[in-house]
Amino acid sequence: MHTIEDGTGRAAPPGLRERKKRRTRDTLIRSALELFALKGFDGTTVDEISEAADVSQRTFFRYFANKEEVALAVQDSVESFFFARLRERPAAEAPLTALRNAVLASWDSVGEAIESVVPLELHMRTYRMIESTPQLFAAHLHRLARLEEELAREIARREGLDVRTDPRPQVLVAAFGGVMRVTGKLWGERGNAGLEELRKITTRYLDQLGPALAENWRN
Amino acid sequence: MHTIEDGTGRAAPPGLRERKKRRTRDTLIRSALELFALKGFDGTTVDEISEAADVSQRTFFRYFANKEEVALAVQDSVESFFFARLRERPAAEAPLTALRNAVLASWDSVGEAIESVVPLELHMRTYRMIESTPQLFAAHLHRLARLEEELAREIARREGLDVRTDPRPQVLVAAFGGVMRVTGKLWGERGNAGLEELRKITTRYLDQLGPALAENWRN
DNA sequence: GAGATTATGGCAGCCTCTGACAATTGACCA
DNA sequence: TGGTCAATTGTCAGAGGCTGCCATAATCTC
Repeated sequence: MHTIEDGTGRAAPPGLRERKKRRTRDTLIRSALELFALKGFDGTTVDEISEAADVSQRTFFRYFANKEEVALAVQDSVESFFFARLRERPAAEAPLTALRNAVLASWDSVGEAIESVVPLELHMRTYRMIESTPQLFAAHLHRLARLEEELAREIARREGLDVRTDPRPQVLVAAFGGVMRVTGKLWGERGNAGLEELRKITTRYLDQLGPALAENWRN
Repeated sequence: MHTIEDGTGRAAPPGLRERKKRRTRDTLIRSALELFALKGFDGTTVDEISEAADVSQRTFFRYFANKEEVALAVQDSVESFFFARLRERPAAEAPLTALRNAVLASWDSVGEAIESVVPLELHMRTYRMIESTPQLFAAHLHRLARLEEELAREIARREGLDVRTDPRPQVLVAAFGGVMRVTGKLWGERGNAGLEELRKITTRYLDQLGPALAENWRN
């Protein structure tokens, strides 16, 4: 959201103050993720992160509302990135198709966007940590829920519907989001699979959405 | 899970010690929910809850791992209750039908089960608080995610499938769970709607699952 | 009733997070 | 260039969540 260019492409002239802030923020993220990878989320204190980034603890909390937030910062950017891809889908595409294409499209280029903040490998380790740390996983789900609200609004906008009266956008997004969570979880369990692997799992599981809702599975 | 009889109907002979523990636990829950309703979740300290229940703070943390847990205790029971209803569905029912009937069935009788611990009205207030308190909502979503894993296993068992090879149980449950979250949210926003209202929203939204996945919405 | 278990209370202490105030630093203009 | 204003940071104090440890008190078992 803050540190990853989402592809909108508009460049603003950043003053020294802005650049410094961004640098501090990125340093905090990097320091945190490295420490987390080394000693785990609970095993790392905010004091340690602050010290590694060479700022006071108080400053840490001015950049991140809580310890979870720094752990989810990159993931958060990834989700904004995906959302930006959705907006780019042509209006002619059906809702579910647009969602599907947006995920696949985002994985084509999100890798480099991540690298601009932390090494991809470190982010993947972090992702696995999120899935396996209850407190982080809970916060992650919460963010996804908020993302889904945005998605529903965007789908409704595309189709010219009112989210308050037509349930379909929310229902579609809920189903879609559910599948994405399952695939994310599977991917995380896969240990060290790459983005191609993730792509495979996703298409496979999305393809099962129709069949899964069918009345009779025993055919 | 602990305080609500889930309908399995097995009666064990509880000694004085067990009864006392259960009473303490229930008192803690009631005290907590009342204070939460009065002063909000963040505005209530564990010390206050403990004092209201007439135990030490240390004892509180022996009953609940953290402050969130006591807020979600009743909701947790409700979910176990639903799960028990799912197990009772006849094997002939198709997966989605079984899930749907299980929710509806659980709402027929969960009211009394709740009343055995706290007034229904208080629980509904608590539910709304959960939806509107970020920290609680996150924890709630986490619990739902774990419930969905159980549901997927149960569906797979019913259909004689292996969750590891067939994606359908997980996909179905993910979609179903997503819709349930949306309905729960809507119900919470509805202010003071009763269980009948919840039932209506649920059937309405579940019915939209098929249409929402359709390729073209403009028919 | 004596001894073994188990629940509770009290306390010290770590960690997360916040408010308040002072000091520093960058932005901007005469 | 220097001076003013606004934003950023550090320091400090303190509340609140949560845990380990040990002593005490309450049940359970025989």
